[in-house]
Amino acid sequence: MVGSPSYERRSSLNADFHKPPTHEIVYRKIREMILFGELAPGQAVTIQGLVTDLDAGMTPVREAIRRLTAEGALQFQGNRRVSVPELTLAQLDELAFARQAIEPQLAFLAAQKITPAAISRLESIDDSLNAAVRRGDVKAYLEHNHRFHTTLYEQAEAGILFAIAQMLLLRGGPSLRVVCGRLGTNGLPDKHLQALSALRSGSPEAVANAIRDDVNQGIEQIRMTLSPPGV
Amino acid sequence: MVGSPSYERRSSLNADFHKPPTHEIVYRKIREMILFGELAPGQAVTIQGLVTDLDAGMTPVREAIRRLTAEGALQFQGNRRVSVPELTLAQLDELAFARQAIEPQLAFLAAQKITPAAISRLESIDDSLNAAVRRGDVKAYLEHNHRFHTTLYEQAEAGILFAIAQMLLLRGGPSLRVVCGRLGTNGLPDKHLQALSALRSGSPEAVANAIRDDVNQGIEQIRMTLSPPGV
DNA sequence: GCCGCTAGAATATGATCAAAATACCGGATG
DNA sequence: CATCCGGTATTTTGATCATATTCTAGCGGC
Repeated sequence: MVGSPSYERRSSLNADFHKPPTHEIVYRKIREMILFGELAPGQAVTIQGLVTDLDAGMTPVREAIRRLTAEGALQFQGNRRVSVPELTLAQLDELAFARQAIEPQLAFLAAQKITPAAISRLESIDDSLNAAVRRGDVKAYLEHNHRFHTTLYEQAEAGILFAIAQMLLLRGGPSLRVVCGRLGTNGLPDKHLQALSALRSGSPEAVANAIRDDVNQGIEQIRMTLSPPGV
Repeated sequence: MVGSPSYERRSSLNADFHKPPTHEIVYRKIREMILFGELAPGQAVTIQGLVTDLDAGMTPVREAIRRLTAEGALQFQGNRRVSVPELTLAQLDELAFARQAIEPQLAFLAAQKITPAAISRLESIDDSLNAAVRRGDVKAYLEHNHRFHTTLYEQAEAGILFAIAQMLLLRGGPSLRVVCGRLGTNGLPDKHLQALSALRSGSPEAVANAIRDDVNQGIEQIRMTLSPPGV
């Protein structure tokens, strides 16, 4: 699984819960940088840069980078260099296909198992998301959007599909950020409300359809900025 | 991408082509151990053990393990330990769904782009595969079966989907080996001949269907050994 | 314009420290 | 008296770091 579950919080009563190892922390930090932040598509990433930025040792950074390259969040640039991949149109088509194949199914499974508590957590995330859109806060929008999807998919308790979805979100992340950087947070319609009401009414098919549409919209947003804008 | 393409062979005329770094070599070795060989589901894997077995340094082994855990080929066993995952029935269902979603599409795309040279390569792989089955050579069977699928999928030139497929094959590998260890190579029908003839006649849909059936058969083989045999 | 040199970055090693698992031992108990 | 339990010591393993080595890219000289 991508966000490896081993180091999740344990019984908080039990004082012996241990902090995750450095390479895990570094991995999460870089991941967030890619998903929400600093790192743009095409940008070069140096190990030493990360070592000084995150001030961590060299070994944990290395391991985090290996993990992220395995997930496609980074790529080897031929000779010892690492960079954030830029999506081509062909790759966007692949992403679209894979996300359509996986994410609605995850949503379907999640809808079958979801608890009221999880639903209200999703509602609160969506509230924060809308607030971020109104503020024009791109980073917060990206974070809450990501959290909405992952929180929903977690409910499916389907580790393998979840790992694939994480990987796909990770691959699309940097480009999505570019979209928002160019268009702002206006005109970012989403289907989260449909998904939420379908969740409340207990219709897995409707949830899957809402997510399918949501994914489609996201892909189309990216496609528009990748394609030559006005011919 | 899983089998990162950066270090593939270059122009053999050019004498300055470089050998892959150690962590890449170690990665491939461990990967093959998982897919075809020594490592059984549930088995614990120690870093130091691999260091001595493969006699490599500690860092490359560590990096290879990070990569493999990111791909689901290994899993964290709670506290710092790593092991080969055992498939549950629920996970097998996930695998089945994902493979059905991805691999026929890859086969479809491959069929549209494939060259006669690649077709004959596939034929030769399938010959070797059948020979291995007749010999009862489990390891060779697994290798050729894996090579058949990856060689076909490579032709699609769809890196993201290919990476997902690699990950899925990797997750199923150890269990497939258990199947063969228990049942031998007899009764391992495959749909490769159908796929090959569909490739020759240029029908992507038929290729996709053949691969879909092939994947199904593989999954069912595993399901049979996972399920309690006689109720 | 081409070639060798230098600076800097990545790879890889081995040592060191910390944590976990296992083995071991002594006492209590049936 | 044998056995089982709890706790401790040992030993195995993982995590991290500092460092040596190798390679790449960029630059200046020819």
